[in-house]
Amino acid sequence: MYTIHEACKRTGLTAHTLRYYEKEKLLPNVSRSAGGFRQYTDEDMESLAMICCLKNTGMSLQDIARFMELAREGDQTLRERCELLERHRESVLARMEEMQRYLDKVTGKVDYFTEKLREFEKNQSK
Amino acid sequence: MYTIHEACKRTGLTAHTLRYYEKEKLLPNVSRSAGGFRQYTDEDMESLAMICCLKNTGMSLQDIARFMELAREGDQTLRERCELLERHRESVLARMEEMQRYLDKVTGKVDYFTEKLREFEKNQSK
DNA sequence: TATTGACTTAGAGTAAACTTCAAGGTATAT
DNA sequence: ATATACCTTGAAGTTTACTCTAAGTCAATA
Repeated sequence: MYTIHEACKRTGLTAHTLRYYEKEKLLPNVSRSAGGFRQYTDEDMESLAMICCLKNTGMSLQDIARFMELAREGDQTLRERCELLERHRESVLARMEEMQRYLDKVTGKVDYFTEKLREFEKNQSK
Repeated sequence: MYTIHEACKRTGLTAHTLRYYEKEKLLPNVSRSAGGFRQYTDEDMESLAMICCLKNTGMSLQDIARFMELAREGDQTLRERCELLERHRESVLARMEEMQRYLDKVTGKVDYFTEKLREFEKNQSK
Protein backbone atom coordinates (compact mmCIF):
# COMPACT_ATOMS: atom_id res chain seq x y z
CA MET A 1 0.00 0.00 0.00
CA TYR A 2 1.27 3.46 -0.94
CA THR A 3 0.28 6.89 0.36
CA ILE A 4 -0.68 9.62 -2.09
CA HIS A 5 2.74 11.13 -1.48
CA GLU A 6 4.49 7.94 -2.57
CA ALA A 7 2.21 7.69 -5.59
CA CYS A 8 3.25 11.25 -6.49
CA LYS A 9 6.93 10.37 -6.32
CA ARG A 10 6.52 7.33 -8.53
CA THR A 11 4.36 8.97 -11.17
CA GLY A 12 5.72 12.51 -11.16
CA LEU A 13 2.16 13.79 -10.76
CA THR A 14 1.07 16.11 -7.93
CA ALA A 15 -1.38 15.03 -5.21
CA HIS A 16 -3.85 17.55 -6.63
CA THR A 17 -3.59 15.86 -10.01
CA LEU A 18 -3.98 12.35 -8.56
CA ARG A 19 -7.18 13.42 -6.77
CA TYR A 20 -8.36 15.09 -9.96
CA TYR A 21 -7.75 11.92 -11.97
CA GLU A 22 -9.78 9.99 -9.41
CA LYS A 23 -12.67 12.43 -9.73
CA GLU A 24 -12.44 12.18 -13.52
CA LYS A 25 -12.74 8.36 -13.33
CA LEU A 26 -9.24 7.59 -14.62
CA LEU A 27 -8.64 5.57 -11.47
CA PRO A 28 -11.78 5.60 -9.31
CA ASN A 29 -12.26 3.27 -6.34
CA VAL A 30 -8.90 3.94 -4.67
CA SER A 31 -9.32 2.46 -1.17
CA ARG A 32 -9.06 4.51 2.04
CA SER A 33 -7.42 3.93 5.44
CA ALA A 34 -9.45 4.03 8.69
CA GLY A 35 -8.79 7.78 8.83
CA GLY A 36 -9.99 8.31 5.24
CA PHE A 37 -6.55 8.64 3.61
CA ARG A 38 -5.94 7.18 0.14
CA GLN A 39 -4.10 3.83 -0.08
CA TYR A 40 -2.75 2.90 -3.51
CA THR A 41 -2.25 -0.83 -4.18
CA ASP A 42 0.38 -2.29 -6.51
CA GLU A 43 -2.36 -2.75 -9.06
CA ASP A 44 -3.29 0.95 -8.70
CA MET A 45 0.35 1.85 -9.28
CA GLU A 46 0.37 -0.23 -12.46
CA SER A 47 -2.79 1.50 -13.63
CA LEU A 48 -1.16 4.86 -12.92
CA ALA A 49 1.86 3.84 -15.00
CA MET A 50 -0.49 3.00 -17.88
CA ILE A 51 -2.34 6.29 -17.42
CA CYS A 52 0.93 8.25 -17.59
CA CYS A 53 2.02 6.27 -20.63
CA LEU A 54 -1.19 7.12 -22.48
CA LYS A 55 -1.18 10.72 -21.30
CA ASN A 56 2.44 11.29 -22.31
CA THR A 57 1.72 10.00 -25.79
CA GLY A 58 -1.05 12.57 -26.13
CA MET A 59 -4.25 10.68 -25.29
CA SER A 60 -6.96 12.88 -23.74
CA LEU A 61 -8.02 12.22 -20.15
CA GLN A 62 -11.50 11.39 -21.43
CA ASP A 63 -10.15 8.67 -23.72
CA ILE A 64 -7.90 7.36 -20.94
CA ALA A 65 -10.93 7.18 -18.63
CA ARG A 66 -12.75 5.15 -21.28
CA PHE A 67 -9.78 2.81 -21.64
CA MET A 68 -9.49 2.30 -17.87
CA GLU A 69 -13.22 1.59 -17.68
CA LEU A 70 -12.78 -1.15 -20.28
CA ALA A 71 -9.85 -2.52 -18.28
CA ARG A 72 -12.06 -2.77 -15.18
CA GLU A 73 -14.62 -4.74 -17.17
CA GLY A 74 -12.10 -7.59 -17.56
CA ASP A 75 -11.18 -10.03 -20.30
CA GLN A 76 -14.39 -9.50 -22.30
CA THR A 77 -12.96 -6.14 -23.42
CA LEU A 78 -9.49 -7.43 -24.35
CA ARG A 79 -10.15 -7.24 -28.08
CA GLU A 80 -11.57 -3.73 -27.87
CA ARG A 81 -8.63 -2.54 -25.75
CA CYS A 82 -6.17 -4.16 -28.11
CA GLU A 83 -7.67 -2.42 -31.13
CA LEU A 84 -7.93 0.88 -29.30
CA LEU A 85 -4.29 0.73 -28.25
CA GLU A 86 -3.19 -0.25 -31.74
CA ARG A 87 -5.05 2.71 -33.25
CA HIS A 88 -3.46 4.96 -30.64
CA ARG A 89 -0.04 3.58 -31.46
CA GLU A 90 -0.51 4.35 -35.14
CA SER A 91 -1.71 7.89 -34.46
CA VAL A 92 1.32 8.50 -32.24
CA LEU A 93 3.63 7.20 -34.96
CA ALA A 94 1.97 9.49 -37.51
CA ARG A 95 2.33 12.44 -35.15
CA MET A 96 6.00 11.69 -34.59
CA GLU A 97 6.64 11.51 -38.31
CA GLU A 98 4.88 14.84 -38.81
CA MET A 99 6.92 16.30 -35.96
CA GLN A 100 10.11 15.04 -37.59
CA ARG A 101 9.20 16.81 -40.82
CA TYR A 102 8.56 20.09 -38.99
CA LEU A 103 11.78 19.60 -37.04
CA ASP A 104 13.72 19.26 -40.29
CA LYS A 105 12.30 22.62 -41.33
CA VAL A 106 13.42 24.14 -38.03
CA THR A 107 16.88 22.69 -38.56
CA GLY A 108 16.93 24.21 -42.04
CA LYS A 109 16.04 27.58 -40.56
CA VAL A 110 18.79 27.33 -37.95
CA ASP A 111 21.33 26.68 -40.72
CA TYR A 112 19.96 29.56 -42.80
CA PHE A 113 20.08 31.96 -39.84
CA THR A 114 23.59 30.82 -38.94
CA GLU A 115 24.78 31.63 -42.46
CA LYS A 116 22.96 34.97 -42.48
CA LEU A 117 24.46 35.77 -39.08
CA ARG A 118 27.99 35.08 -40.34
CA GLU A 119 27.47 37.50 -43.24
CA PHE A 120 25.91 40.12 -40.98
CA GLU A 121 28.84 39.98 -38.56
CA LYS A 122 31.34 40.18 -41.42
CA ASN A 123 29.69 43.41 -42.60
CA GLN A 124 29.55 44.79 -39.05
CA SER A 125 33.29 44.30 -38.53
CA LYS A 126 34.19 46.31 -41.63
CA MET B 1 -1.88 39.18 -52.21
CA TYR B 2 -4.03 36.47 -50.65
CA THR B 3 -7.46 36.67 -49.01
CA ILE B 4 -7.97 35.23 -45.57
CA HIS B 5 -9.67 32.27 -47.23
CA GLU B 6 -6.59 31.49 -49.32
CA ALA B 7 -4.38 31.88 -46.26
CA CYS B 8 -6.61 29.32 -44.51
CA LYS B 9 -6.24 26.83 -47.34
CA ARG B 10 -2.45 27.13 -47.36
CA THR B 11 -1.97 26.92 -43.60
CA GLY B 12 -4.78 24.58 -42.59
CA LEU B 13 -5.88 27.15 -39.99
CA THR B 14 -9.40 28.58 -39.80
CA ALA B 15 -10.14 32.25 -40.49
CA HIS B 16 -11.09 32.57 -36.80
CA THR B 17 -7.67 31.29 -35.82
CA LEU B 18 -5.84 33.59 -38.26
CA ARG B 19 -7.64 36.62 -36.80
CA TYR B 20 -6.88 35.35 -33.32
CA TYR B 21 -3.18 35.01 -34.15
CA GLU B 22 -3.19 38.57 -35.45
CA LYS B 23 -4.72 39.83 -32.22
CA GLU B 24 -2.14 37.85 -30.23
CA LYS B 25 0.68 39.55 -32.16
CA LEU B 26 1.93 36.43 -33.93
CA LEU B 27 1.47 38.25 -37.22
CA PRO B 28 0.23 41.80 -36.58
CA ASN B 29 0.17 44.50 -39.26
CA VAL B 30 -1.55 42.45 -41.95
CA SER B 31 -2.62 45.03 -44.56
CA ARG B 32 -6.25 45.69 -45.56
CA SER B 33 -8.04 46.30 -48.84
CA ALA B 34 -10.10 49.47 -49.50
CA GLY B 35 -13.10 47.70 -47.99
CA GLY B 36 -11.17 46.66 -44.87
CA PHE B 37 -10.54 43.00 -45.86
CA ARG B 38 -7.25 41.33 -44.93
CA GLN B 39 -4.60 40.98 -47.68
CA TYR B 40 -1.78 38.55 -46.96
CA THR B 41 1.51 39.18 -48.81
CA ASP B 42 3.99 36.44 -49.81
CA GLU B 43 6.09 37.50 -46.85
CA ASP B 44 3.06 37.09 -44.58
CA MET B 45 2.56 33.60 -45.99
CA GLU B 46 6.18 32.74 -45.20
CA SER B 47 5.72 34.03 -41.67
CA LEU B 48 2.59 31.89 -41.34
CA ALA B 49 4.54 28.83 -42.48
CA MET B 50 7.13 29.53 -39.76
CA ILE B 51 4.36 30.04 -37.18
CA CYS B 52 2.80 26.69 -38.08
CA CYS B 53 6.18 25.02 -37.96
CA LEU B 54 6.86 26.30 -34.45
CA LYS B 55 3.30 25.59 -33.30
CA ASN B 56 3.31 22.05 -34.64
CA THR B 57 6.53 21.32 -32.80
CA GLY B 58 4.88 22.40 -29.55
CA MET B 59 5.97 26.03 -29.06
CA SER B 60 3.43 28.15 -27.17
CA LEU B 61 1.74 31.03 -28.99
CA GLN B 62 3.35 33.42 -26.51
CA ASP B 63 6.84 32.19 -27.40
CA ILE B 64 6.01 32.27 -31.10
CA ALA B 65 4.84 35.89 -30.72
CA ARG B 66 8.18 36.72 -29.09
CA PHE B 67 10.07 35.02 -31.92
CA MET B 68 8.11 36.87 -34.60
CA GLU B 69 8.72 40.15 -32.79
CA LEU B 70 12.46 39.48 -32.93
CA ALA B 71 12.15 38.66 -36.63
CA ARG B 72 10.50 42.04 -37.26
CA GLU B 73 13.41 43.76 -35.51
CA GLY B 74 15.73 42.60 -38.29
CA ASP B 75 19.31 41.37 -38.49
CA GLN B 76 20.31 42.67 -35.05
CA THR B 77 18.32 39.80 -33.54
CA LEU B 78 19.76 37.06 -35.77
CA ARG B 79 21.98 35.62 -33.05
CA GLU B 80 19.18 35.59 -30.48
CA ARG B 81 16.78 33.94 -32.93
CA CYS B 82 19.41 31.39 -33.88
CA GLU B 83 20.01 30.43 -30.26
CA LEU B 84 16.31 30.38 -29.48
CA LEU B 85 15.59 28.10 -32.42
CA GLU B 86 18.50 25.82 -31.54
CA ARG B 87 17.20 25.45 -27.95
CA HIS B 88 13.74 24.73 -29.33
CA ARG B 89 15.17 22.12 -31.67
CA GLU B 90 16.86 20.35 -28.80
CA SER B 91 13.75 20.37 -26.63
CA VAL B 92 11.72 18.91 -29.51
CA LEU B 93 14.32 16.17 -29.98
CA ALA B 94 14.19 15.36 -26.26
CA ARG B 95 10.39 15.24 -26.36
CA MET B 96 10.44 12.93 -29.36
CA GLU B 97 12.84 10.58 -27.62
CA GLU B 98 10.63 10.52 -24.53
CA MET B 99 7.63 9.87 -26.74
CA GLN B 100 9.46 6.99 -28.41
CA ARG B 101 10.09 5.37 -25.01
CA TYR B 102 6.43 5.68 -24.04
CA LEU B 103 5.45 4.36 -27.43
CA ASP B 104 7.63 1.29 -26.90
CA LYS B 105 5.69 0.66 -23.70
CA VAL B 106 2.40 0.95 -25.57
CA THR B 107 3.70 -1.49 -28.16
CA GLY B 108 4.64 -3.89 -25.36
CA LYS B 109 1.12 -3.62 -23.97
CA VAL B 110 -0.42 -4.31 -27.37
CA ASP B 111 1.68 -7.48 -27.64
CA TYR B 112 0.77 -8.52 -24.10
CA PHE B 113 -2.96 -7.95 -24.71
CA THR B 114 -2.79 -9.82 -28.03
CA GLU B 115 -1.31 -12.85 -26.27
CA LYS B 116 -3.84 -12.64 -23.42
CA LEU B 117 -6.65 -12.34 -25.97
CA ARG B 118 -5.52 -15.48 -27.80
CA GLU B 119 -5.60 -17.44 -24.54
CA PHE B 120 -8.97 -16.01 -23.58
CA GLU B 121 -10.51 -16.98 -26.93
CA LYS B 122 -9.01 -20.46 -26.71
CA ASN B 123 -10.73 -20.94 -23.35
CA GLN B 124 -14.01 -19.50 -24.66
CA SER B 125 -14.17 -21.95 -27.55
CA LYS B 126 -13.83 -24.97 -25.26
C1' DT C 1 -1.66 17.46 25.27
C1' DA C 2 -0.87 20.80 21.99
C1' DT C 3 0.80 22.06 17.78
C1' DT C 4 2.43 21.32 13.29
C1' DG C 5 1.84 19.55 8.98
C1' DA C 6 -0.36 16.51 5.78
C1' DC C 7 -4.68 14.69 4.47
C1' DT C 8 -9.89 15.07 3.26
C1' DT C 9 -13.87 17.27 0.46
C1' DA C 10 -16.53 20.29 -2.71
C1' DG C 11 -16.13 23.85 -5.33
C1' DA C 12 -14.00 27.99 -7.39
C1' DG C 13 -10.25 29.83 -10.23
C1' DT C 14 -6.67 29.71 -13.98
C1' DA C 15 -4.14 29.36 -18.47
C1' DA C 16 -3.90 28.20 -23.18
C1' DA C 17 -5.90 28.03 -27.43
C1' DC C 18 -9.34 28.51 -29.60
C1' DT C 19 -14.56 29.29 -30.97
C1' DT C 20 -18.79 31.58 -31.19
C1' DC C 21 -21.69 35.65 -31.11
C1' DA C 22 -23.76 40.03 -32.38
C1' DA C 23 -24.00 43.81 -35.14
C1' DG C 24 -22.78 45.59 -39.01
C1' DG C 25 -20.08 46.48 -43.74
C1' DT C 26 -18.69 44.48 -48.51
C1' DA C 27 -18.75 41.88 -52.88
C1' DT C 28 -21.15 39.57 -56.35
C1' DA C 29 -24.74 37.13 -58.89
C1' DT C 30 -29.27 37.69 -60.61
C1' DA D 1 -31.54 46.65 -56.71
C1' DT D 2 -31.47 43.11 -53.71
C1' DA D 3 -30.41 38.78 -51.83
C1' DT D 4 -26.80 35.96 -50.32
C1' DA D 5 -22.50 34.89 -48.75
C1' DC D 6 -18.44 36.45 -46.75
C1' DC D 7 -15.84 39.90 -44.32
C1' DT D 8 -15.11 43.20 -40.17
C1' DT D 9 -14.80 44.12 -34.92
C1' DG D 10 -14.86 43.52 -29.86
C1' DA D 11 -16.31 40.66 -26.55
C1' DA D 12 -18.09 36.67 -24.44
C1' DG D 13 -18.05 31.57 -24.17
C1' DT D 14 -15.83 26.81 -24.42
C1' DT D 15 -12.67 22.97 -23.59
C1' DT D 16 -8.90 20.72 -21.42
C1' DA D 17 -6.18 19.92 -17.75
C1' DC D 18 -5.09 21.29 -14.07
C1' DT D 19 -4.46 24.32 -9.56
C1' DC D 20 -5.93 26.54 -5.59
C1' DT D 21 -9.01 27.61 -1.55
C1' DA D 22 -11.57 26.89 2.56
C1' DA D 23 -13.06 24.37 6.20
C1' DG D 24 -12.40 20.61 8.54
C1' DT D 25 -9.99 15.80 10.02
C1' DC D 26 -5.96 12.98 11.15
C1' DA D 27 -1.18 11.67 12.59
C1' DA D 28 3.15 12.40 14.64
C1' DT D 29 6.18 14.79 17.58
C1' DA D 30 7.81 17.94 21.48
